[in-house]
Amino acid sequence: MAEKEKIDKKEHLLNVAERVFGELGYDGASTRLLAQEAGMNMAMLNYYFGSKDGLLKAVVERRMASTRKSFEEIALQDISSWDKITQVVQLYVSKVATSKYFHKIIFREISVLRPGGTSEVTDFVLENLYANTMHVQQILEEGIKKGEFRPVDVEMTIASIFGTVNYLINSRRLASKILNMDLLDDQVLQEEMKPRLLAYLHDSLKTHLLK
Amino acid sequence: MAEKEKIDKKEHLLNVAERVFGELGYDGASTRLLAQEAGMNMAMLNYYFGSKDGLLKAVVERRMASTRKSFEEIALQDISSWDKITQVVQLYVSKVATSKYFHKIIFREISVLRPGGTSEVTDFVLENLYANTMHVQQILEEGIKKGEFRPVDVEMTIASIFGTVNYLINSRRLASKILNMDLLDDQVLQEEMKPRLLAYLHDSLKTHLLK
DNA sequence: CAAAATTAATCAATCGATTGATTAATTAAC
DNA sequence: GTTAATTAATCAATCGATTGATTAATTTTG
Repeated sequence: MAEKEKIDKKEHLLNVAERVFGELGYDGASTRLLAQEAGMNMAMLNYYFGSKDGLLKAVVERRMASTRKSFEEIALQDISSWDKITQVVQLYVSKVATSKYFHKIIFREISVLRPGGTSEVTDFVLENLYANTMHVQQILEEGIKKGEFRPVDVEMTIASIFGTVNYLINSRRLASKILNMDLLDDQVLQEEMKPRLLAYLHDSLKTHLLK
Repeated sequence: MAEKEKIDKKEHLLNVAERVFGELGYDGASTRLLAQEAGMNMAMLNYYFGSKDGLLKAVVERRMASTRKSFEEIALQDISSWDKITQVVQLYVSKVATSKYFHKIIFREISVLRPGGTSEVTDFVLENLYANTMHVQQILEEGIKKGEFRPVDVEMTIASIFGTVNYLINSRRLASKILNMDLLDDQVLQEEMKPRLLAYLHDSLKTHLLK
C-alpha cells in the first residue's frame, strides 16, 4: 500500500506539473507552487525527480514515447498515402486535444533558448518531434512519387499541419476570442474544436494534395 | 547632439531587448543581461522604461501599431477578396521575416499565463492581434458571400495562415532540421524561406479558397 | 528497531528594483 | 558672454524578495 501510494503521489505530481508548466511556463512555475498545487512538501519534488528539470523531463518523456510509436505504426501500414495522412492528422489532433497543456510545454521548449544554449530536455523533445515529422515527410513524398498527391512543398505542408493545430492550442486566449467563445475548456475543446479542426484539415489537405 | 545620443541609446536598448527577449524569453532575459548586452548600466533600463515590464511593453508597442494600420488599409481597398488575402499574407510574412524575434515574443505573450492572470502587455497584444484577425475574417466572409471563395471554415483558415507562419518562426531549431539547413540565419530566412513560404501559402489558399 | 517517507528550516544564488552620489548637459541670470 | 542654477544622464552599491536546492529532524511503515 505504501508502494501504491508512492506511485500515485508521483503520478499526481506529474499530472499537476504538466498543467502548471503548461499554464505558467517553466520559469513561471516555481517549485514551491508546484509542490503546493500537488499538496505536498517542496522537498518531495527533489526527492522524486532530483530537480525541477528532472520533473519537466519526466513530464515530457511520459507522453512522447507512445506518440512516436503511433507515428511509426501509421507509416508502416499497407494503405494509401492519403489514408496515412488522414490517420496522422487524426492521431495528432486527438493527442493535442486530450493533453493541451503538454503541447504548450513542448512548443515552448523548442521555441525558447535555454541558458547555456542546450538542454537535455530540449534535445529529447527535438529528436522526437523530428522523428515524427520525418514520418509525415516520408508519407507525403511517397504519395507524390506515386502520383497520388500533387507535387506540393512537403516541408511547408508539414509546417501547415502542425502549425495550424499548435496555433489553436497554444494561443487559446486569442483563439477563444476569434471563435467567439467565453473560454476553451476541455469540453468545448473535445466536442466542438476537435471535430471542426479535423474537418478543416481534411478539407484543406484534400483540396491541396489531391486531384 | 545630446538629444540625438539619448534617443539612439534608448533605441539601441529596444533593439537589444527585442533580440534577447526573443531568444531567451521574458524570464530568461534578466535585467542585468539586458543592460550588459546593450552596453549600459542596469539602472538605465529603469531610468528609461520604468521597469522590466515597461521595457517589454515598449518593445511590443513599437511594432504593433504600424502592423495594425497596414491590416486596416488592406481591408479598406477596393479590390477583390482574393487580392486582399494575397496582400495580407504578403504583409504578414514580410513582417515576420524582418523581425523574427518580435513574433516569438508576441506568441509567447499570448501563450503563457502571467502571474496574477492578467497583464497590461498581454492585453495590449491580444487586442491588437484580435483586431488584425478580424480584418482577415471580414475579408474571407466577404469573399464567401460574393461567391468568390468556397464556403470554408473562416476561423480555421485564419488559424492555418497565422499558425503556419508562426510554426516556422517560433520553432526555428526544429524547422532547420526539417528543412535540412544548418541554421536559419537572417539571410536564409529572407532569401529562401520567405519566398518559399509565400509560394506555399499562395498555392494552398488558391486550391482551398478558389474554384 | 531500521528503512523509507515526509516535513520544516535553511542555504547560497539570483532576481528586479532603488538608492545616493557624481558627472554631463542645458537653461537662467546678470 | 560668462557664471550660476537646474536638469538629465550615469554609475556602483545594495535592498528585500524569491529562486531551486539541501540539510537535519521527524513521522510513518514494515
